[in-house]
Amino acid sequence: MFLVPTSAPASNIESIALAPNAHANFPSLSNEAGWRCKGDLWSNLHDICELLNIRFSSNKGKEILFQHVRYKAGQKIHKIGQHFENLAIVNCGFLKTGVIDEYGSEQVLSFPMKGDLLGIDGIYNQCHATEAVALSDCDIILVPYKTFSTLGHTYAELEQAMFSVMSRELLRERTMASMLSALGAEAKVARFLSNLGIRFSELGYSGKVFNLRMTRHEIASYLGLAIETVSRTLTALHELGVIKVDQRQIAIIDALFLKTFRRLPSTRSRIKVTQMTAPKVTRSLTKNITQKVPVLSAKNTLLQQNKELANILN
Amino acid sequence: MFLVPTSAPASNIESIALAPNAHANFPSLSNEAGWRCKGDLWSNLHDICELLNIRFSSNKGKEILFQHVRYKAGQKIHKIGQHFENLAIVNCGFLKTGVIDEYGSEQVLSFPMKGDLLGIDGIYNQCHATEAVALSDCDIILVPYKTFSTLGHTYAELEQAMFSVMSRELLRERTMASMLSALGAEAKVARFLSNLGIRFSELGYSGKVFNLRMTRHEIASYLGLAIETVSRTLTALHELGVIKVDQRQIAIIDALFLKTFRRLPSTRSRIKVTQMTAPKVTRSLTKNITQKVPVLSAKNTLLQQNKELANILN
DNA sequence: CGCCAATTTGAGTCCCATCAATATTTGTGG
DNA sequence: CCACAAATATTGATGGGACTCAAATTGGCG
Repeated sequence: MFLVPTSAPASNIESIALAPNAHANFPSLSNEAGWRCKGDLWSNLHDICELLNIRFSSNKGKEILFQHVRYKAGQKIHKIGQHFENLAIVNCGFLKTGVIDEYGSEQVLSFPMKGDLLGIDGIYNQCHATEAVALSDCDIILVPYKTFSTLGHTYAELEQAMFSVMSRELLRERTMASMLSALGAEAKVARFLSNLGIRFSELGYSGKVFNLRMTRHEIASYLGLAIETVSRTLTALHELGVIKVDQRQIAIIDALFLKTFRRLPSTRSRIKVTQMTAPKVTRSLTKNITQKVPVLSAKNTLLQQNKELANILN
Repeated sequence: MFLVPTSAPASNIESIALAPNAHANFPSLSNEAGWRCKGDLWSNLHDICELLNIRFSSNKGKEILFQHVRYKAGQKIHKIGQHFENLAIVNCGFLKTGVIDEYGSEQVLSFPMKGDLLGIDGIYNQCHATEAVALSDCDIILVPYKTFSTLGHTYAELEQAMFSVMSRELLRERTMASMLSALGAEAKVARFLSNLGIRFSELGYSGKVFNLRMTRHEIASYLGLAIETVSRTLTALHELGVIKVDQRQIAIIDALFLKTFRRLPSTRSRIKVTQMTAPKVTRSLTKNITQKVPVLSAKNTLLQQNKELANILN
């Protein structure tokens, strides 16, 4: 239902308007077999900044145009090792990024969606370190890195904004790493759903009811779990009453629980607070959470605690 | 022995030379109690680029100076929530970065050392999301973000280079996340040591014999393991003969093993190769590794495999 | 309908966290 | 310098959470 934005009617006009300063020999995007429909849309700098949630007051940006490209589900935006030429901004659709290890196993690293920036990892080394695959039909805006670079030191604000976007991306990765190493399986899945809901609502979709665009397998890879564990945990959360699951349809019932639940970290992982760390003003919210978070004994599984939790939550 | 670079003699000269375009009101770095010795050194743009491994051919950079600041082991370069004003480049010394959760537990995210850039996560939101703590006495170069920003669109190359550095940082995080979710405890520790060795040798130190600057606790937090597991794994690797461990002294015997060892990932995590992924030219090295990697049965622990492995390795 | 992929569910096993105890090192003050 | 305390590491025993193997079920699609 909700998550696939109705894409604008696709007419296959191939005449693409390009600003004079756009990279001349427009990148051949892929040597991969298969048909691809070049989008009929173009965006100017203002559109892009809006998409990225960047404030850009200058009004010179109207003349600088960027090409849209359509990808069908399953197609790759870029592959590992491919020469890096473009950054890409997701206009609509859902993707995954990941790496492939020596055994052919895929390791999913992120699920980009509208407004996300793809290809940052290619700047270093001029070569993509990850691959990006469309999970649904996608509309992607290409930003030739050369163009991007030129614009950066023409419009100071823009440059600043790009640093900000990269910083945000870095933050996400860190949050992810933190989650991966500190939380148990149940909490991982819970936060995964919570984060999805939040991102969806930021995009204007429903954050309470949505479809998963990715397989259980991809979720498992992303969270560092076995596929069976993901499945079991989903049903457990369902039976707990905090979500509803029907195949890939998800309905979030208790968002707070999903966001705050974590397994009990024993005193073991507590590192002595170093020296002169004044208590400082911990955010008021933090304090509340500390007391309200439903902390489950590590000795029980979610399923066994239905009643126990029902008491806590009601 | 090796890892603590002999710091230049510290004279407390407070007269800091500043370029005219450097930020006027120089940032008050910390409201934290304790004594801090302002460094007597300053670096120009060229020094910094060299430190960051950036090629910067322009010769205008000599006049732009950046302040050095000394931190003693245990001091914090910045705290979580602190207003973001400076990026910081590690000139010498060893640090850790991390976040503190609701329970006061620290989650270690990285171990920056010479040449690394600190504070990127603060660009977004103008506020530090992580804290950075000196593990040893450190010499840090402050780069006021405002100055940095100004320089960026003055020197095009420099801007490019900064994007590159941020891209590299992002790559590291991704590699980390990938490792955290895909590897077992033994492989985590092995790769941790391997990565340390590689970074040390890149810095000109010995990559084979070095001191750990961090506690087992911090390693455990970084790798998402229990401290006991780290300890046990170290002794296991020691008894395997691939490393030597004596407290925080590490000697790497079999670097290849450390780098390539991983637990057997079952078919479970194998995702069907999507569509038209031509076999492509996999790097020759990859193929070799695929066959040479010592893959251990998941059913045994390192300790139990001494002989078995000895056979494989010899 | 029949095939294949995705998902669910069950049973068994193992890796790793946990608890506990000891050893070693570091730091501090007398 | 030594003694005492606190932090840091090591080692063992144990249990549980998540992986593994296996089979059943569902859903998609030609």
